[in-house]
Amino acid sequence: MVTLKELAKLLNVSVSTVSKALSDSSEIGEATKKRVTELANELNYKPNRIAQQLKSSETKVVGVVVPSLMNPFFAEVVHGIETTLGNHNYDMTICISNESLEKEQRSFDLLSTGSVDGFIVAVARETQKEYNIKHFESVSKSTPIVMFDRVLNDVNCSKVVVDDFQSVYEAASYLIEKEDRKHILLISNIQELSVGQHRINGYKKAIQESNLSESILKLDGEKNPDELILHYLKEHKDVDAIISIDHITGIMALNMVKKLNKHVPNDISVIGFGYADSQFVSSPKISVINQKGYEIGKSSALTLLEILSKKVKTTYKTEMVKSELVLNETTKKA
Amino acid sequence: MVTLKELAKLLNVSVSTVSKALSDSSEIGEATKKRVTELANELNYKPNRIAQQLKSSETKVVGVVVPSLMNPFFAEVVHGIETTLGNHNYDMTICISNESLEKEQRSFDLLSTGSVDGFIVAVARETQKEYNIKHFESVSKSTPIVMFDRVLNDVNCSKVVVDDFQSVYEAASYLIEKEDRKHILLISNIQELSVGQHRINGYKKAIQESNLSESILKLDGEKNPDELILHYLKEHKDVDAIISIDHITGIMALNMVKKLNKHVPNDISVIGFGYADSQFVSSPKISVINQKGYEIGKSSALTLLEILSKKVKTTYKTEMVKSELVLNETTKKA
DNA sequence: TTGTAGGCGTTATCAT
DNA sequence: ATGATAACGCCTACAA
Repeated sequence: MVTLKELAKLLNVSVSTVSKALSDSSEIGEATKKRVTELANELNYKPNRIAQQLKSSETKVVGVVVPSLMNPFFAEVVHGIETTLGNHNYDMTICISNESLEKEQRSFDLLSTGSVDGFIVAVARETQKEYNIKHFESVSKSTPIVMFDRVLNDVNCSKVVVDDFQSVYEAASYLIEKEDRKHILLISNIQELSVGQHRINGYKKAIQESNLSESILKLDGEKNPDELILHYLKEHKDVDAIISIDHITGIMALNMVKKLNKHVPNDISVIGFGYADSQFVSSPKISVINQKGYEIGKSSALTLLEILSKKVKTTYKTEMVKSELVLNETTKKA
Repeated sequence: MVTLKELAKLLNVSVSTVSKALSDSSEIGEATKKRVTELANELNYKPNRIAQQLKSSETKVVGVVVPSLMNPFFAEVVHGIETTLGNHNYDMTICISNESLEKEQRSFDLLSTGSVDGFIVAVARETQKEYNIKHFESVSKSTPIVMFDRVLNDVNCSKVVVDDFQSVYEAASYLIEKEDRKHILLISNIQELSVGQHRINGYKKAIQESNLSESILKLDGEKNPDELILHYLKEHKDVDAIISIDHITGIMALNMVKKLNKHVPNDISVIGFGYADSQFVSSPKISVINQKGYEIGKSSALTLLEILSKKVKTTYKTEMVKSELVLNETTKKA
C-alpha cells in the first residue's frame, strides 16, 4: 500500500502538500499538482479508507442484520438496500442472525464499535419471541437503527413495515366478492411472528365481515407440510379457495390441489405470498401478494441515509410499503 | 463513544495504564485493574475498531463480491461464508455485481483500499464474457483473492470449483444405465457461463459413450421458457428423461411434463440442479444435482482464512467440492 | 507499577 | 505556494 508519506519522500515535498495537491486544493501550484498526480497515478495511490474513517469518524458503511439470506424475501430486501446504498457511496456489512437472539446481539456488539454509521435490521424470531430489546436500546443511543418487516414496537427508531393486515384482508375480500368463494382456507407457516399474526388478522376480518367461517391450517414446525395440506383438503372437500401467507406453502398447496385433480382456479383459487419470480416455479402461474422486497430495502436505506445526513436527532417515523395483489393464473380473471 | 482518554481522565491515570489494565497486562496492579475495568463496564467502553484496524493494519473483514443474492445458490454460499467467517471473528462486506463488469470493478476498487483483508468472489457474467481480468490482477498483488464457482483460469489465486462436468456426466449416466433412458433432453439456461459449458460437456460425454443422440434446448434470454419447453416436448414425444442444468427450468420442465399428462417418473424422469429445499416447491419432489452451496462457501472462507493466517505468500490451490445426486420422486428408485 | 512518546495514514489548521 | 504540527483512538516499546 503506497501512502502519502512515500509519495512525499519521492517527490521531495511535504505530506501535506501531497494531500492538498491530490484534493485539488487551490493552495497548490499547478506544476506541483501535475507532478504529484502523475506519480500518484503511476504508483496507483489510493487513500487508505481506514485512516480516513478514523479521521472523519464516519465509515460510510451500514450494518445489515437479517435472519437469513436464503429466504428470498430477505434476499430481495438486501438487494434493494445494497443498490440504494451504493448509489450514495455507502458499503454494507451483512450479519446473519439465523433467527438467534444471541447471534444478533453479538453482531450489534461487534459493529456498534465504530465499524458502521448505522444499522438496518429485521429482528430474529427468537428476539421477537423473547422480546429482548436491550441491545437495540443501548446501540440506538449512539447509532441510528432502521427496522424493517420484523419490527419491535417498543424500540424507538424508524421503521419500514409491510401492510400485512391490509394485504391479506384485500386478498380474502377479493376472493369473497369477485369470485364468490365460500370456504377460504388460510395456510400459515409463520403464525408466531408478528407479521404472521397481522396477516391472519386481516384474513379473519374479511371472513367475519362476510359471515363466513374461518379455516386456518398452521404448519409451523411440522415435518410434512405438504401431506398435512393434502390431508386437510381431503377432509374438507368444500374448500374453494386457499390463501397462503408465506411463499413455499402457497406453491405446495397449489401442487396438492392439482394432485387431487381439482382444477385451479375453477374448483379452487390459490393466492400465495410471493416475490418477483414466484410464478416461474409454478404451473399454472400462481397469483400472489407481492411484498415488494426491493422497495422495502430501498426505503429502509433511504430512511437511514436521511438520518445520517442530518447532524441533529431526527424524529422517528414508521413507513408502510404497500403490497400488491398480483392476479395470475390461479385466480379467475376479474 | 467513550475512549481510553476519557477513562484515563476520569480515573486520573494515563491512557496507557488504562489500555494495559483492560488487556489484563501483568504490569498493572490489581487495585488499578479493578478500578479501570469497573469504570469501563459502567460506561460500556468498547475499543474503537477503526482505530485498532489502523494500528494493526488488519481489518478482520472479508469482501464478498457476488453476482446476485436472489439466486439461491449464491445465497447459500454466502450463508456458508458468513458462518465460517463468524467462527473466526471475521466480518463480511458484501457487494453485488449484478453481473456487471463495471460494478464489480468499482467494488474491488473501493474495498481494496484497506477496507478488507481479502476477497471472495464469483465473477460476473459480463466479466467472464469479456474476459477482463485487470482488476483482479492488480488487487491480488496486495490482497488475497479466492474465487468460487465462476472462476477465471488466468487469474493467479486460490479457487473453489464445483464438479460441473462430472456431476452432469454422472446424472446422465445414471439415467442411461439404471433407467435405460434413450432420449435425454438437456435444458440449459446458462450456456454462456463457463459452468454451463462444463455441465453441457458432461452431458455430451455420457450421451456419446452410449451412442445416443444429443438434444439440447437453450433458453438463455428467451421470454417464455415454459412455453418453449412445452413446445419442444410436444414436437419430440419420445423424450423420456430431462436434465436441467439450473434450478428454475428444472421445476418448469417438471410442470410442463405434468401438463402433458405424462407420468413422472414412469414416462419421463426429471433431474434438476438444486439446493437444500428445491423439493418443497415441486410435486412430485424433484431429483436434483445438489451443489452444496454451504460447503462451497465454507471451503472458500477457510481457504482465505488460511492464506490470511500466514504471513508468507502461499501457493495457490484449486479445490473441488463434489455435488451430490439426490434421487427423489422424479426418478425411479434405484 | 505507572507514565511518556511515537506512530498507524489522513486531513485540517496554522505558520512560513 | 509550501511546510510543520496536531489530532482521530489505539497500542506498545521504552523510560521513570
